[in-house]
Amino acid sequence: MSDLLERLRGRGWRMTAQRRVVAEVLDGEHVHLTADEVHARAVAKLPEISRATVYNTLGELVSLGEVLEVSTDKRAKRYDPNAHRPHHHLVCARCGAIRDVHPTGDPLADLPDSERFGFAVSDVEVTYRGLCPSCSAA
Amino acid sequence: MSDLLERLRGRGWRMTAQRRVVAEVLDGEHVHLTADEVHARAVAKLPEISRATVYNTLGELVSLGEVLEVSTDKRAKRYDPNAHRPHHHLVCARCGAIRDVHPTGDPLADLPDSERFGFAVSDVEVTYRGLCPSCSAA
DNA sequence: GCTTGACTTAGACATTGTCTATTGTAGGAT
DNA sequence: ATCCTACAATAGACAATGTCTAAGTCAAGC
Repeated sequence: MSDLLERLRGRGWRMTAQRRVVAEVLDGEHVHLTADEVHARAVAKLPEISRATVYNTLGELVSLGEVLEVSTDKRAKRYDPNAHRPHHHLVCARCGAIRDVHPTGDPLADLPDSERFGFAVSDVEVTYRGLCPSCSAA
Repeated sequence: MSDLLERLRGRGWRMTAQRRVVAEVLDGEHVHLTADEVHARAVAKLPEISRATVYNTLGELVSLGEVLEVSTDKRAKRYDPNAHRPHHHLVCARCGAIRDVHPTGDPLADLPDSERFGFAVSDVEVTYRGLCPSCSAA
């Protein structure tokens, strides 16, 4: 994760204790924390960090493309630090558990056992993102 | 849409003015309203309908599989009445506009022009939904 | 070690969604 | 046709998540 800090410094980020802590919290595979969970873990390391700073920092990391925002059907957005490795998500419809998956080939085909983590998959949803004609004109 | 009302009656739904209004609002192609928008349009037709009823009715329609919940990265969930025709979504990253698309073949390939609605697509996201091992055991 | 503008803070505010106690009513029973 | 009753709707409090502002703080360049 220190390479992340390096990259951020290279982009002109002022390196503060708060930002370091948020970056540390967002480390690992299959990490998909809500903003509140990030805040709770950050507070454990740096008690005076505020909610606003966590939201700001997460938003900045997302704009820089270092972290992905994941919208499952749960209420809160989740933040996925694994932005540099393209992958998809496997979500439990009941408890909301999330795993990263890296299927090859047609994503609409069944997930291979090795990527299924024991889930019973019932549905696949594809979202294309981009700019609509009027927004790309502006 | 009246076939929807028939189906609901067949499932033992008590047919109230409020439910009829919500069903009417959710009609058409490329309809992806937030709960609040549904409420606003419902109020135009039936001024005394309450927010709670709209939320309840939407939730029931989703459980029955008549309406899909769509989580784009916008704040509020959106409701898509086109549940019986499998399709995916094209979302504008800036203004949040949503279109339904029906690509054939590999969804990771480029969308054909006929399905692109003039969007500049920059990203594809795939979400698999199902039950995790502990939830399917229970 | 100063200075300065970017960063952080606390907490009010806004938005979205849920719950409860009460009142109303659809539709079957009579 | 009218009455009953369980299901549905209502208002509004509450909860969860996210945004904004005004004032104080500090990293980094000089």
